[in-house]
Amino acid sequence: MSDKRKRLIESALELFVLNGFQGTPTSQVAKHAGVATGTLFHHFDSKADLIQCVYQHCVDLRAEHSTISDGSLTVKQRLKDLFLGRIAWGLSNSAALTFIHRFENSAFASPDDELLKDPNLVALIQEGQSSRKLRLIDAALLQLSVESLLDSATRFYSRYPEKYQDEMHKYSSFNFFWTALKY
Amino acid sequence: MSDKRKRLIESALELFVLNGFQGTPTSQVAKHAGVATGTLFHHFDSKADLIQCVYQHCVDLRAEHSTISDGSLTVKQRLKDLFLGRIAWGLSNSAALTFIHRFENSAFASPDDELLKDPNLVALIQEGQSSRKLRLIDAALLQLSVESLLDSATRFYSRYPEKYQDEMHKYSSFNFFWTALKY
Amino acid sequence: MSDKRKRLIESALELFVLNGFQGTPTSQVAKHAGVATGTLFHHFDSKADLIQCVYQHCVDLRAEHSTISDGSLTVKQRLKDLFLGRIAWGLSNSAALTFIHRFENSAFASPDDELLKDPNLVALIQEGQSSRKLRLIDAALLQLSVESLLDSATRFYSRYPEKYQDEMHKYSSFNFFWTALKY
Amino acid sequence: MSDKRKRLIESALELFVLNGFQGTPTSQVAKHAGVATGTLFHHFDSKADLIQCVYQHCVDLRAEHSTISDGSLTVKQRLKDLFLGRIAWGLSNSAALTFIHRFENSAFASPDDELLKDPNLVALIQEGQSSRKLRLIDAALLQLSVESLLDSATRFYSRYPEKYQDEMHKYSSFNFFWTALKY
DNA sequence: TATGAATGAGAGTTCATTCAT
DNA sequence: GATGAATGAACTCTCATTCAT
Repeated sequence: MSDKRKRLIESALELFVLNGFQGTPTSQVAKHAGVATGTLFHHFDSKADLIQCVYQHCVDLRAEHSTISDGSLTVKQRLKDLFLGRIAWGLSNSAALTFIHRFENSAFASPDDELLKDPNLVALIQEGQSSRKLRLIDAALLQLSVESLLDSATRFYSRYPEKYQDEMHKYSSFNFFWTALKY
Repeated sequence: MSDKRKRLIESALELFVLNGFQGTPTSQVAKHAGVATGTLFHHFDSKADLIQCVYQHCVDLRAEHSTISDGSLTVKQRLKDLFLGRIAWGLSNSAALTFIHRFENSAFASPDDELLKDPNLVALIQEGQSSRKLRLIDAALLQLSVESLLDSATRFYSRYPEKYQDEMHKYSSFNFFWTALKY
Repeated sequence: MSDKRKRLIESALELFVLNGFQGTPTSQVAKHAGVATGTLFHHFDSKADLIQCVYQHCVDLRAEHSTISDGSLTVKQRLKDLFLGRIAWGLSNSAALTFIHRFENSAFASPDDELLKDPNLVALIQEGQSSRKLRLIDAALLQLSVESLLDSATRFYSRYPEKYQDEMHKYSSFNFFWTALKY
Repeated sequence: MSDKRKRLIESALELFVLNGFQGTPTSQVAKHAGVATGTLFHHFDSKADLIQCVYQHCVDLRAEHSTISDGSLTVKQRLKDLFLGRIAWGLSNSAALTFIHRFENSAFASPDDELLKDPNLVALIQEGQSSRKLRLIDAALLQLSVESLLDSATRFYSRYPEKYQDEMHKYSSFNFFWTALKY
């Protein structure tokens, strides 16, 4: 990926989170990235395309940094790695996380964007249900619930970062998470 | 509240959900409500004010229709009423629900808007924890988690409305919800 | 027709003839007409619509000022009135005439614009052929030819305005025109 | 002439006729010709220069294919060859013909472009008038009229190509043309 | 000669907001 | 209170042209 394209995406992410989609003119994104206005449209079809690409970038980033640990571990251990990984990523990538939420709830998100859900997580849940380690409720509902509980925890620690230092607190949070899901 | 103001809010809700904030000019809202463009600005200071008022309207509506049943019932029963009430309201007010999500994740939402969280729910959780009916994890995390689990269930039944007819399915969903929270 | 709309059309006509369609920004038209840029788009959907309306305006103007004299005159006399009327109008409305030519040969002209041909002239030719005063060649070809001969004469006198003073010259020109058409 | 230059001119002709001057970016011309955007500007100084060159190309083409037959034939016969030749060329080169009209009526045409009128035709008319085969009206007016009648006939047969098959029809059309001009 | 990413001035158009009626 | 024509700053996007390779 060209250097200019990368800088444009990073500038867009920062500014969109700061001022919203409408509050951020493409000219400002270009200037912040140190390129000409025309260059932005050389790399992206439109502002909407830029927004979509920033979203893709954030989702890829998140997936990359919360890869589920190797399959030899127990389901519980893998969920714990995921739980802590997601929170850690959210804390050090709050802009990307905010962007994901903003985009997914905006008019820019099309139904197809469902596809961007983390496939590793989907597989883990399936495995957990098959092996009776996770509750046998409707799989789609379970997936939605897992995602939203991960989100809640991440939001929580984002808002109270001091509690993130407390290992007991995190242990207790994960315990709540696990108890909710386990068979 | 004047009739025109009401129609403006309802038109705004519908159009904002359909086309987003930026995708909906005030002129379109006015036309859809059957009033002149200038009239909108007699009732609202600005477009941002209109958006804020629509949000308030939606939150009020939701609170109104998910009043928690009287305090003599058990915590579990009241949570069940809330769980089913929220889902029912979400299914028949999907526009308002989408608007709430869209607004809360947009750049329009200020931190103060936390206050608009349902106070009845906050009180119920507090009571549940005090009387050891609900898990004793961090109260703020529990609130976030309850809200997000309610959202997950609502989103789920919005997407698969046919399952909403299945009483067993709903029972199982609530059971999952309750098991996650109970002491 | 509103005053601002009229001024916009007149400014557009003048500037489009002077600098062409691409050479004339809508902002310049608005400024020349003494209105805001937005006002132009309040009266016209787009630049293309403005161009179309200017064309309509010019065609109407030409038809208005070359109304064929009353039907009691001979076909020859009516054609003479038309011939001289068209030339006179062309000489004192050269901008409008240039605009008509420019538009009709541009990519803006759609096939439907054929309809804007002068209906009085069409009727006169038909009558002339029916009464065997005009040549009995293919009516469509005759119409095209009459139009183009009128154009030629107008272009000629526009380029050599001094000859327009010479009554003999005009007589001779009409004689050529008539001889070409008569039965 | 280099192969790329030739392809650029042909692409430009096709696209300018289809979408107009403003509707055709140079990048599109380059792509259609299968060359890089920069290459266009090695062969032409500017877009205006390209347009001018396409015009020159079309006028040359037309002159080439409507060479007036050898001087031993009568004026009438030579005019007939010209008349039929022009129509035939126009029918099989409608893009070039449309381009000529479009250019000559556009803001790109400078007065000097008069010079591009067919010199053979000018000479033929002069000879015809000298030898009293053609009407003795103002030579400039006669030239304009001949050109415009040739255009009318060409436009006519372009619009009704089926009539072009009818030899009687063509004979009658030429007869009309000749009667208009003859002494 | 050829390339095509980069440029940036400038275009058409939008739209929140005002205000005379 | 209601109207809707008018405003003009600001926006997204275009495209002729350049230049390092």
